[in-house]
Amino acid sequence: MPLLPNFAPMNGTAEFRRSGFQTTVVLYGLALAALVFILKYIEYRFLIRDLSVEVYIAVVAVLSTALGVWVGSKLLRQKRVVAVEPQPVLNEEAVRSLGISARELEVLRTMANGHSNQEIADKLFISLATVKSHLSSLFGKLEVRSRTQAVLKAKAAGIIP
Amino acid sequence: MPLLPNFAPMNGTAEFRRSGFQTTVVLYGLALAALVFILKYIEYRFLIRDLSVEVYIAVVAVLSTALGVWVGSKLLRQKRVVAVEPQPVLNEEAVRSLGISARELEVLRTMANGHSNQEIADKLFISLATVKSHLSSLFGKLEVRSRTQAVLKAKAAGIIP
DNA sequence: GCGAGATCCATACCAAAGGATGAGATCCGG
DNA sequence: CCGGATCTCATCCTTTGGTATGGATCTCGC
Repeated sequence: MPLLPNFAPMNGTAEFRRSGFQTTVVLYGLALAALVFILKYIEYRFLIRDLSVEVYIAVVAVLSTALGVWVGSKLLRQKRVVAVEPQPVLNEEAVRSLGISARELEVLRTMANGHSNQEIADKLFISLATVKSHLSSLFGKLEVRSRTQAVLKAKAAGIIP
Repeated sequence: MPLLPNFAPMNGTAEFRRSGFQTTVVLYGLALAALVFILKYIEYRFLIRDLSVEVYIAVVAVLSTALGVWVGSKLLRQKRVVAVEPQPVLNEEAVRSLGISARELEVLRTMANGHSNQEIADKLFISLATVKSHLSSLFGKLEVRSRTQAVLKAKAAGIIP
């Protein structure tokens, strides 16, 4: 009875990315609260009666910008982690000309990072049999007989980084 | 899973990073000017007489944060380029530091060209058992558990072309 | 000379990879 | 709606890879 609903077919990292995103949002909220506190402190202590509103605005702008930089770096680091395994396609000409499908390409990329078939299966949420199936057709299309040769040829063709 | 500590060498990427940084700074200045313009526009048009200063502050904070996110992503993308582009001109020093012998290195190179153990044995005029023996100690020294990982790590360390 | 390391080889065992075949499910363009 | 492509999975089988253990030479430096 093969009726598994095929979760996360395109990448197994969705959960990780989401949790990282949520963490960042929480931290952003805390930082925002701290920022408000600092502003209020400044407001009632020093500036607001003596200096113009423009100065106050400037402080807000600078602090908010810094906060934004931090948030931006946080968010982008997520993408970087995700992008290590599955994403970039350098030479999709070769991929098309060889008739390599999207899923086969994912298996190829994961394998090229030194993972065993079982690890590939776990990462892509498929069975070991499916990994072997993809690799078999992949070896045929690449005209190789082992994973090491496949990685060499795929790199030479620009299919993988 | 981060298989290797890919140290980016300090070669031709420094210029690129600096020019990218300068571009970002210029764009940041332009964006800041635009931001000021927008704020002034809002100020003299709608809000400032009717709504409280807090609303104005909030607008500034939101816009500045968005700007900061953009700047942060810009700056961090530079780092990403540098990190993704390793050009190892290195090193035969690694061979010594890892204690890899001459014969092991020959087996490693042959294996890295996609040959099976039997093929390595034939090419080097030794028996299959010897190849396995060399590879076993090689895997130990490289701290890997498969030939694919070994090739990856050896290439990253620069001991393989 | 002697020990250490390197090279070579063997045997046995288990795990992993690869090949072959078949088949159900889904999707999509004609 | 059908057929082809894709993705999925299973099972059986053979080959290869990797580990462990042990032993035989050989060289080289102390």
